[in-house]
Amino acid sequence: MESAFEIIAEPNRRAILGLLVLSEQSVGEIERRLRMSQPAVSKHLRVLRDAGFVEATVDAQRRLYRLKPERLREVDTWLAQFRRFWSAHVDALERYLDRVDPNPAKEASPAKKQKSARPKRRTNKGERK
Amino acid sequence: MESAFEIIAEPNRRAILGLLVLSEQSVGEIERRLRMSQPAVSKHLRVLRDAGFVEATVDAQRRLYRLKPERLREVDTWLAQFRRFWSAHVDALERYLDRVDPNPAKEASPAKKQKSARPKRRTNKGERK
DNA sequence: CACGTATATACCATATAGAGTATATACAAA
DNA sequence: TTTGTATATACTCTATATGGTATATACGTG
Repeated sequence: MESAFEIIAEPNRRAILGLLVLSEQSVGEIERRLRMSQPAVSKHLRVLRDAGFVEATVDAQRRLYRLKPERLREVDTWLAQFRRFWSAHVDALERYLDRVDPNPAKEASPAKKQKSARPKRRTNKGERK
Repeated sequence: MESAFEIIAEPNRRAILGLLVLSEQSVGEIERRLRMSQPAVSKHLRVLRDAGFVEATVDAQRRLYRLKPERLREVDTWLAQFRRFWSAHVDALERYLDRVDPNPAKEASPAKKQKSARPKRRTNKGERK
């Protein structure tokens, strides 16, 4: 309930977020498009709202829900530490990683704002304890 | 149990993955570093292994677990559709997004020197709400 | 062989999430 | 006001995940 990860663990909630990425939606629209019961939609939206993934505005009897990306960024941030594992090819993605995990012993890049220092990137081969 | 999202919803499992990102670890090492009971570690590793997040090799009585990144990429892929929401700053990240989800929404950036021949995307078509 | 270490697993108890059904609340239209 | 629409919530039931304890299995060492 707390962590962003638990929130998005539920498939219906991911589906709702996937809908809201397109545009804001009313409860009824979500209900129809995802073929879920109305209470189910409301309950998931409640969870998402409490967790800060979405926000709602009132339009007569409707509530229009829209995305709030902050919590999803948390997931993205956690994921960053693993990206090195699939970024063998050097390109824009790698430079993105450099922002999160700085070790630019590279050549010319305009030297963006660096933050904390983390261990050098490396490939872990066999090492004995 | 199935989806990558449910697997990483568990905090201890995320901690284990966070350990394994550094280097491979034995069960005992994980147990000590994360201060978890041995059965708990074994059970989480079982889940992670069945789900394809880790793999193990045998070293006498030890089992050395190491990361397998594929399933985490799934999460990363799902997340891609939301990145536009927090990629207000235009840089390498944006170009990464262009590859995954082509419809950037911001205006000009100094257009750093391009490297590999990539199906260059126009980044000048603001249509996001 | 007996013993200690390393890991896996079976069993049990508990907590909690999600679905369904029914109902409450709010607004609009007639 | 009555009626219909849109959404939220209370209540109940059920399934499942997780942790603990105890034990099984496998290997190495003396």
